[in-house]
Amino acid sequence: MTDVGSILVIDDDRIFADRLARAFADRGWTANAAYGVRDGFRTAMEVEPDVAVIDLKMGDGSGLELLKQLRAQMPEIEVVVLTGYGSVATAVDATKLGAVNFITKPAHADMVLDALERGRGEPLVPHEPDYAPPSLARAEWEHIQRVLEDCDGNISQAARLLGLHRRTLQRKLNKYPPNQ
Amino acid sequence: MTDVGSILVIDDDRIFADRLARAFADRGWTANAAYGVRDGFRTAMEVEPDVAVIDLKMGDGSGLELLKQLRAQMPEIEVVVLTGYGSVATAVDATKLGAVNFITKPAHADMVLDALERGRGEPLVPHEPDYAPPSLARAEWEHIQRVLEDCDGNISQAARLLGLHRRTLQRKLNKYPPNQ
DNA sequence: CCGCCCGTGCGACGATTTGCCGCACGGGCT
DNA sequence: AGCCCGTGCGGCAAATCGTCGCACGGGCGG
Repeated sequence: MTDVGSILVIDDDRIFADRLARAFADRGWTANAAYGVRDGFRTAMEVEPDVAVIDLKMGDGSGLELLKQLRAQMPEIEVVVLTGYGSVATAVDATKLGAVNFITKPAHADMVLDALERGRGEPLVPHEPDYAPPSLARAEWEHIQRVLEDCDGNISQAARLLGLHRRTLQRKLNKYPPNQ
Repeated sequence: MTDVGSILVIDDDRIFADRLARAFADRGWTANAAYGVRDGFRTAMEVEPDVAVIDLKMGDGSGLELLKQLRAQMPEIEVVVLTGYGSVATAVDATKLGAVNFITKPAHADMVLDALERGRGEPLVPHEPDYAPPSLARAEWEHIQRVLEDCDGNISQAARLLGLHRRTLQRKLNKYPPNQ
């Protein structure tokens, strides 16, 4: 397999970061993973990757701050920002700080690479290749999973954040699991 | 009232554009309104405003395209992009094209000015990352708006893509319009 | 001009889901 | 022990959803 570049995945979720890095390796990239802001910055300085994938919310600091510092030190680095939920305000901030693109978890390697490609081109009309729009139920399920994960599985807290009754969340969780 | 600058509102919804422009005028701005891409470009060339507020979806063209052309002709102009639904991808595009900020309708003058202020500052940690998990209803609404947009406002088609009954979509659209 | 198809808006009716109450259990505190 | 929280689940009224149906309007080919 031909080498297509060097990529660094920075996320304090080690399992996720390692999995993503391995997926990039499988696609021919020289892939590394780092677990947190400090580790990410250090590793980036060390391996000088062409591309960095940075999670926004990390325990030891802000991914945006890391993005800023990284691009200050290595202006040619291309950064794709990952986040749990797509916040427009944060997306704007990340873009202003030089991110190539901004996508939401759960993100797999192909989605990141696609975002990288799209982020390189002119941001104009090519709105997007138009995938299948997810059904409402599907979108709801994914959003619930995202928030739930953010609450470390705490159903009561997730229900409060989602603005629905705990009982309702329980029922949704017991009903949906199967298909889309 | 002291003059605080010149602002141009560009939206093909004349009522909305006029109302917004008048609100700016009430706040001391020299305000103009233009109704569409062509009219917007022409008027901008004419009055050379300090700030432009551009709606994204206009009948006679793309607000993004207008943004690009405007900033090519007048690099110092500050542009705030307005859109009906908050799409992260579009927000990224607008920012790359030089928009100062990006906000969703319904937007009143104060929100636009606030966005302008915030957009001018360094986009850093100040207002921390996105620890504002959107409520389920909010996420549902945004997803619906996105798909509806993809369908050019075709409710029947959107309902099919969303996997719900047309009647249900109609009811949701008639109920939610408010916010949160 | 007339069907025909499609999209839209809305009323009505059961079927389903949701909101909100309750209760019981368990774990981690003080 | 008490207290606070989170969890799972039953029940019941209220809201919502799915599914009909009907009317209206706009293209479009015959």
